[in-house]
Amino acid sequence: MAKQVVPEAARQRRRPTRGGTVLSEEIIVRTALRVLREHGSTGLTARRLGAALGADPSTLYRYFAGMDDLARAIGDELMGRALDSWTATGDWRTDLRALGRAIHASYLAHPQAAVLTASRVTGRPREIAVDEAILGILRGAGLPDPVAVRVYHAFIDQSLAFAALDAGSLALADEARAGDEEMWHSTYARLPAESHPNIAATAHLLARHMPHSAYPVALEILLEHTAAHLSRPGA
Amino acid sequence: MAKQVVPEAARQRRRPTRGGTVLSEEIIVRTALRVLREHGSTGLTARRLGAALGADPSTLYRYFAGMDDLARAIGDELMGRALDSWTATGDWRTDLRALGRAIHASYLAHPQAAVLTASRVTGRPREIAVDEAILGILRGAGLPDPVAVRVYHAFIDQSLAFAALDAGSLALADEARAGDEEMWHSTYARLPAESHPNIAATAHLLARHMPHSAYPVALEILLEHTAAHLSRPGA
DNA sequence: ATATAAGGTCAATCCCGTTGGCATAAGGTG
DNA sequence: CACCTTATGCCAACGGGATTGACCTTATAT
Repeated sequence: MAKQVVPEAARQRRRPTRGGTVLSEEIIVRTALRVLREHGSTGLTARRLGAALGADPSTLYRYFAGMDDLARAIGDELMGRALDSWTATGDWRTDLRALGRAIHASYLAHPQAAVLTASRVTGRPREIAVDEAILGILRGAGLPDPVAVRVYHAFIDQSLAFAALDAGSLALADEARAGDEEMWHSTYARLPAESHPNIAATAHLLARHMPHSAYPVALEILLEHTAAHLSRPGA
Repeated sequence: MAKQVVPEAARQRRRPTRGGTVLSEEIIVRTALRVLREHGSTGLTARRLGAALGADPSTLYRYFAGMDDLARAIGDELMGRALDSWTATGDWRTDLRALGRAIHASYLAHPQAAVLTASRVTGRPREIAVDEAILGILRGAGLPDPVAVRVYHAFIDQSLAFAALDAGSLALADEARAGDEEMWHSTYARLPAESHPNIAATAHLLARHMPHSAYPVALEILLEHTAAHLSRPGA
């Protein structure tokens, strides 16, 4: 078995699996994303992924230290895709908004994968690249380092946290077909006005708003806050 | 086995388990919190919980439809504790700040449980009570319903999302003892300035800030935004 | 050509959630 | 107080999970 995983860069002898495919971290991660989409966020198992690759499950342990390590690689892939889909314009506000949306969108494009990975910091290369980009935007805009770090922290955590939450409800809707949208009509809309006057009074608005992500709103609020800091350099 | 779970209120014939304990939803949830704390977020298993209760694992299915249902009950318990620890003063800003912190703190008090539950909406009674309270604060402050709903949405999602994220790193630190704080020193502080100039320049600030939650900052930004809406009623 | 060992496979281990069948005692009824 | 019903506990078993140790095979370096 795998006493230690050989790093991707050092790999030399690639041998085809019984199924004929030649493995690589990239192929495994891509296949894992497909399996996740097809079988849901809890449906990624070593056996199933092995089958999808035409390989023995234990082969995965030649590439990743365990399913946990694989999950981190999947998260990094999503982060990388976000960064790839993003281009800088030089205007900090435009760039930060675009990057935030790219991250959020990249995770929501694979909700089942996002549920698995979005709430953990991976420390992998592409995540680090995103961190570098964010800090670059903020410092380039002229924010003093302490403020830049504070905003960076709120920005990245907010983006990841919302991605995880929103992916959760998306994945749930896909998997269980239940659709929480239903719940805002079924459960919340039926609460009696005596016990829950405020929910009752706003039930129609809730049903309209809750199925959508609050991330865009939170992002704009953060951008506004940042702009305020730039207009009064002393703060 | 359990064809259907008997609702807690309708329970009559309580029989002691082989271990002598008399079960109830409350006892099970409380024990589950203890097991989670002791064995980590993935350490809550039917067998282990059964052992902790002095009961057969299958007995749990007389109380909950499955481990998933149990997880939702645990989440609702945390939400209930948040609400219990909170008292309204009548000042919207004070009250909303306190409630947000109470929710965040309640989840972080049980990080392993929070990881399991914070990223899902349960639709259970105590969660609904919190929703009602938030809407009450905002509407009581004089916000028009559409704005109140928008702020409510951002507030509750932000609180839960950060709770999940922050609990993740807390639980990780507890479980693996790795301490991500370490990572901000070990991984990030060693990046060469040529490839990652912005991280390198702010490494000391990052190491100081990143181990703490960004939730308080994000909460204040949201409160500020809300206050702005109240001072110009037309917006 | 040959030797080395990377990287594949196989089989086994232990744990998981969940369920069907069964036993028993709690509580209602006379 | 005795009896009946059935809620609620226990047992045993099933299929599937991650992971690992031993083994085999073939790609590459010499």
